[in-house]
Amino acid sequence: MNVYGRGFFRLTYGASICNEQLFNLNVMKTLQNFFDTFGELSSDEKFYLANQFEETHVKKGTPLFEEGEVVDRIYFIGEGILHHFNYNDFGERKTLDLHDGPCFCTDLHSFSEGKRSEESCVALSDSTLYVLTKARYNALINSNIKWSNFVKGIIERTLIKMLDQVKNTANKSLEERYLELVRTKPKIIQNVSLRVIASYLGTSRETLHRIRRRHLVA
Amino acid sequence: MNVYGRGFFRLTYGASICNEQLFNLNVMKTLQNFFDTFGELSSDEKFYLANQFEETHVKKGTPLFEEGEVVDRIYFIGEGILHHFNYNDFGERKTLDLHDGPCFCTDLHSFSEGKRSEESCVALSDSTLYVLTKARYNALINSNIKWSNFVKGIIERTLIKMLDQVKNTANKSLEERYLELVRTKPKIIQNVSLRVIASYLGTSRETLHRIRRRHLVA
DNA sequence: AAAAAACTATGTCAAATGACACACTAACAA
DNA sequence: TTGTTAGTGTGTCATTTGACATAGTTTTTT
Repeated sequence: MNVYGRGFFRLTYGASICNEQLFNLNVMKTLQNFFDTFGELSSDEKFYLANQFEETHVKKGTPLFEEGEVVDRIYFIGEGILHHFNYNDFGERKTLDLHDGPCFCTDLHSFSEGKRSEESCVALSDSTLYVLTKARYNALINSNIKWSNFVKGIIERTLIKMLDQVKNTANKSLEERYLELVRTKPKIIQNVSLRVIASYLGTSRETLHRIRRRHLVA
Repeated sequence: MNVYGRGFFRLTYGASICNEQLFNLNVMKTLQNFFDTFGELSSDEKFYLANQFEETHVKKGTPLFEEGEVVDRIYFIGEGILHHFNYNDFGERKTLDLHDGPCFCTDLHSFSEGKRSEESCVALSDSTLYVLTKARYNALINSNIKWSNFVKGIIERTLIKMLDQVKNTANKSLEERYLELVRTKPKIIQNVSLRVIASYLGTSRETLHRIRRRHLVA
């Protein structure tokens, strides 16, 4: 049994795809809107790109990938929250990220270099995901310089976001970061347990509880 | 004084024409060796790519870029240590990274989106740098799918390194991370002041001093 | 060489934190 | 419904940390 306890089942591919037409429309809505934030693609191009992904719906508790596995796919989270974590040398579960859609999610190290992952990822809410396989990804970036640069742009933006997060951690106190989370990611506060949020912020559940209490009184 | 500060000089093509051969050989040594770690380029390609960069030598204390400036270049550090930092809301200087060549260094947010930088970067030792301008960078990634994917690979690897660093911080104690630094980056330990290393590790100079003392006795 | 500036070592002390402990609550499976 | 498991709220206590203060050292500037 996995760490999330009973009632958790593995994602089966294809189970959710019943209507090709509807599928394309759904993919259009979330994925294509996201592509728009890069402001470079025509309608046809966005449509083509979105159709490289396969839509799937998963229930809370479903693992997307697990330690030991080679992650050969990229997830785009349309809607939902994913818990990305690993275990340290003392067997403690440490949160690496809380993905709050719309955004991408994978173990890049495993995906890019074909290594076995040391990380796991589990849905913390019912989620709508779009899966891009490595085969399709490779075909895409090698087909055309436009796609190559588009993907480069996505990776670049992810890196910028990451650098920004590191800067934020360096510059702000735990309490400031918690309050910022409350302000900017209410979905995470509402759907994720205190101990996971604590581990995401790099502290203990007791300390986060103290911060929370301080702000309930005030 | 120019934006690079005192003691900084640019090696112009005019200046390098007097010894084109030697210049190319130098660029070859460090940059091309680095490209090899990606294992995808022919000799001619590596030579071509290396020559997109301009070599320059800076003295300890030279600023490479500063807060308020638009960073329109990427540095490749052949040899040397760079201090990448910013100031938080309390005016405290916080270290974002200590770059230990060979590696790339820029403010990606500023470079990529043309925004004014909130960060600064200063050489902590005499350094050999190779500068790639944004104009040349853009020309490169738009010229050929091979270059586009090559650059994508560099950004991707930088992101993987970053993710790894975040994972490391989440999973290890301050003391473990300090000892790892001693083991893996002796140049940083030897050349960087205690307070900057402390800020790089996210702690105070007093606490780092205590760790250091514990390990002198033992 | 002298003066100034930056840095390190170290002690004290108050505040923050994590480790435990335990009661209580919520979610869930049988 | 009932037992089990995960999770929260909260107190105590020992440890760690950061803030200050200060003396000594190193580096840089003049």
